[in-house]
Amino acid sequence: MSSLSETHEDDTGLLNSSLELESIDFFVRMMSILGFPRSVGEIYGLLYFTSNPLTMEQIAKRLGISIGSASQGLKSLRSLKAVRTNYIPGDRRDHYLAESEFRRLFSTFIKDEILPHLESAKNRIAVMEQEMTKVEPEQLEFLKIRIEKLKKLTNTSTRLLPILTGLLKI
Amino acid sequence: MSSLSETHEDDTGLLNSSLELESIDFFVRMMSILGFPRSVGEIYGLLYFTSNPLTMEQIAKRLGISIGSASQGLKSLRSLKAVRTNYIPGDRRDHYLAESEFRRLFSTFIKDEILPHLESAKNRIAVMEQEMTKVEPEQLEFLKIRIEKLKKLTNTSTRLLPILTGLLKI
DNA sequence: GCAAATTTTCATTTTTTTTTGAAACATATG
DNA sequence: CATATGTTTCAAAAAAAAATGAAAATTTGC
Repeated sequence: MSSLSETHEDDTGLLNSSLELESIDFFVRMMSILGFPRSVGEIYGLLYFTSNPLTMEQIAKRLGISIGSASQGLKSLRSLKAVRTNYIPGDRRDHYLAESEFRRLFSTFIKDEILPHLESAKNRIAVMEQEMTKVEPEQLEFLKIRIEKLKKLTNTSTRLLPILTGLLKI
Repeated sequence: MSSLSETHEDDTGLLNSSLELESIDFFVRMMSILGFPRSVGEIYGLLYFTSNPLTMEQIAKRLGISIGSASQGLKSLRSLKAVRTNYIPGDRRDHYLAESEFRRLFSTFIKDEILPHLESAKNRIAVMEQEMTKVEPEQLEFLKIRIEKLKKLTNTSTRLLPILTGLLKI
């Protein structure tokens, strides 16, 4: 309960610089476009402008979120490869740093979050093609064309998306 | 209350063909990736495999959703240019058709939903650059690099996204 | 192998988003 | 211009998503 456990400089909690606040705001919005909850954006936004690694407890305190949220948020960010942990000798806690190469981040996102959807979409289109045959012949031509468009959409997306990340030189 | 109001074939409501069900499922998922509510995906999924235009009431009945949801959903789809209305002589109701050119759909989405975010992101970065100067000089180099990356990210995205839709030949 | 420190998990609570339904609004028609 | 028809709006209800907090699990040092 005393200040014994504070090994380093400022664990003061809350109150961030305005640069940090801007950054958090920025990434909360960006992450929410990608479908991630607020807390994930907050954590990444905090780490993005922090040069020395932070522990989970420090992150939670600074942002005023629960340790449970921090744990879950960091889990998402780890699986996105948007953060990595640094080993610090003589400290068993994990120390987190932002991964600042957006290319890698997006590439993981596309591989893990988008392409699997596209694959299952293709399966669903295959089912549609079978269902289609059970329909009045006069409708058939119309349905064929629409299904063809779905196929083109999923195929083009599958080819295009991975290329996209390659064009990001950051 | 009688069958008088039914002017056309089947207004039976609910119960769709399995092709329709597959289509609805497909677009509910796809639209939810783009951040649209379930009802929007349902409506588009229903219209996508329907060759003759449907009224709002028919759509709501078939999907088992309220007229309010249908109205709001169609409003979103209209502003996305994902549906259009057909004039049918002697009928004052709007009759809706799916717009099946995905290129146009995505182009509107990027223009209306993504690019504005990128613009306000650029403003926020400008604010960061000003805040940056108020920081200890030893941190400065680190911060400069990070801000530079944000700039590249937003600039590249602004250039790349519109090109992307051009590559969709559907 | 025990105890302390750290992290994860998950049932519950809180917050946010979506849907509903009814009233307000708009518009065409006799 | 009054009424019937069709559509939108929006407060309230319902559903879905996210955050909390405490218990469980894991890890490490002694």
